[in-house]
Amino acid sequence: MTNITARKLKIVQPVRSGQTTEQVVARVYELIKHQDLKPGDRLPPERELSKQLGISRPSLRAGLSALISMGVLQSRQGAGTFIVDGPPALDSEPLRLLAQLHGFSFEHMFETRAILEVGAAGLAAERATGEQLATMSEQIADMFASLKDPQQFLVHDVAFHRAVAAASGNPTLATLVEMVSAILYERRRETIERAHDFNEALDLHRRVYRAIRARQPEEAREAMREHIVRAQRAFALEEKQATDNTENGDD
Amino acid sequence: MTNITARKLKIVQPVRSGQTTEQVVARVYELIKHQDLKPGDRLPPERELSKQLGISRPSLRAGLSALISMGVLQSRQGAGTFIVDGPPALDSEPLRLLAQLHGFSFEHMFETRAILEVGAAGLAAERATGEQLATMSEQIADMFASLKDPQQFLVHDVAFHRAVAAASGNPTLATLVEMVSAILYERRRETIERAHDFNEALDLHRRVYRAIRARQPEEAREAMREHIVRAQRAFALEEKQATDNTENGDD
DNA sequence: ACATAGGTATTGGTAAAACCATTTGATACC
DNA sequence: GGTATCAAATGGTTTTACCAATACCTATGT
Repeated sequence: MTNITARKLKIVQPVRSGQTTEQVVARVYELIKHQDLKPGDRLPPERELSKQLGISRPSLRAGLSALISMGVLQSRQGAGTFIVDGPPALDSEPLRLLAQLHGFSFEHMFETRAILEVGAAGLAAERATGEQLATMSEQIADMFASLKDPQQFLVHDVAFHRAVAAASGNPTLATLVEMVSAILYERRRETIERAHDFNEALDLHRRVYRAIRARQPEEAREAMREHIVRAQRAFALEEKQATDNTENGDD
Repeated sequence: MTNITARKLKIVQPVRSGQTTEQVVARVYELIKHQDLKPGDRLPPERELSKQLGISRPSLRAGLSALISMGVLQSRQGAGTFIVDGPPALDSEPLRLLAQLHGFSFEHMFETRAILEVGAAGLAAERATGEQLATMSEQIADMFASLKDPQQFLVHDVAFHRAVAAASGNPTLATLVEMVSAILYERRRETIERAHDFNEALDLHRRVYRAIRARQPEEAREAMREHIVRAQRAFALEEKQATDNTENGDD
């Protein structure tokens, strides 16, 4: 029966690769789990830690390297290795690579971003604190002041969306929003110079903000949905212009 | 008074400006970007690749280790290192660690999962192919057959949700769904034995399926929302029982 | 007494060589 | 022709050594 090939049995359980790497990750995980380590704390020196785990230093470093690439650890030569401090964040590099590898389209990413941020906006309308509302408002004010400076406008645009995500009160959601947005943001920086008018985007930002402040989840969701749909269109237009006149990017 | 003169005479080959790990990741990224590497392809042997990049093998391996932990590469001793084949997937380990580190609650994860899967259900109702519908239906049938076997029921439960995510036609979204669900799934496996009745869950699954098949996005979204809310309640209940009688897990 | 400069120990970063374990494939034997 | 065995290829791990940056301590001068 050769038609077995139709169903690929990709069950890969005996992946011995990373046996020690796994061990390192598991060990650090245990340390964190038992509250022996908190954000900002320093890990034992590599030479000592490798002894504790009974593995060589290069092997230990392979594991630490993986954790660093996950964004969980951070090393400073001469100082030590630390648990990353600051707001929780996932590195977007893995998603970027995966997208590149499988040819994810930007349309799909925008769609995903819309789902995440629409949800975040709805939750923010229910939970946003006064301080979070103030942060959003400030970013909108800064957008007003940056109408003539695309790059600067984009900075405050991203900051506003970050504030909304944070105001959702859901760190898991906020983390995913950040991860997806980071990829689109980097791309957008290259094309935003071709945008002509930010007034529409600004208006929609204000509409989102007003809805959140008024504690109207549905309106906040609808405004955010509208905003991202239009942002996607603007992005697609800029991309098209970039294709049309590859060299003529100054006007 | 330049006290640095004595020490620095031996510098012949200044290290590339950045970290070597970054360099490796960037290099592989370039290979993928230029389509020199596709899923399933094999990378050059480590000894050769380290020469090409002008770095030592341990340093190269640190970078590869990072890529493996990202889920982009996979190594098989004696065979080689390959670009991961199969459906796109992000390792959920980073999110798990981040959640543990910052104390993300399961409530928040369920909330995030709800946002993602409700969105996916809506899209699936618009785009699901016949084959994808068939897969969902099969999983529901298997759930019927597994009403007396919690672990088996859970397997088909997860498979159903995976099918819905795939039917959204959005690989980015499907990847995030997988990542979040994987964490909740592992936890659920430990507690599901305490569940008493799967009929309600099964009914809601069928309702989701019927809505998708009938091409009714709003109904699909509502059904999925309802389902996940109830699943969260069931999960919370099982967790509570686990706390009440810690040892009495056999009945 | 205090502040600052410099040196030293600590610690992460990189490298090289050697050996082990597994896989693959070729070859020899049945 | 099939099967078993061995060898080469390749990832996995360890040991050792040295480089580089940081932190801390000490000495010196004001």
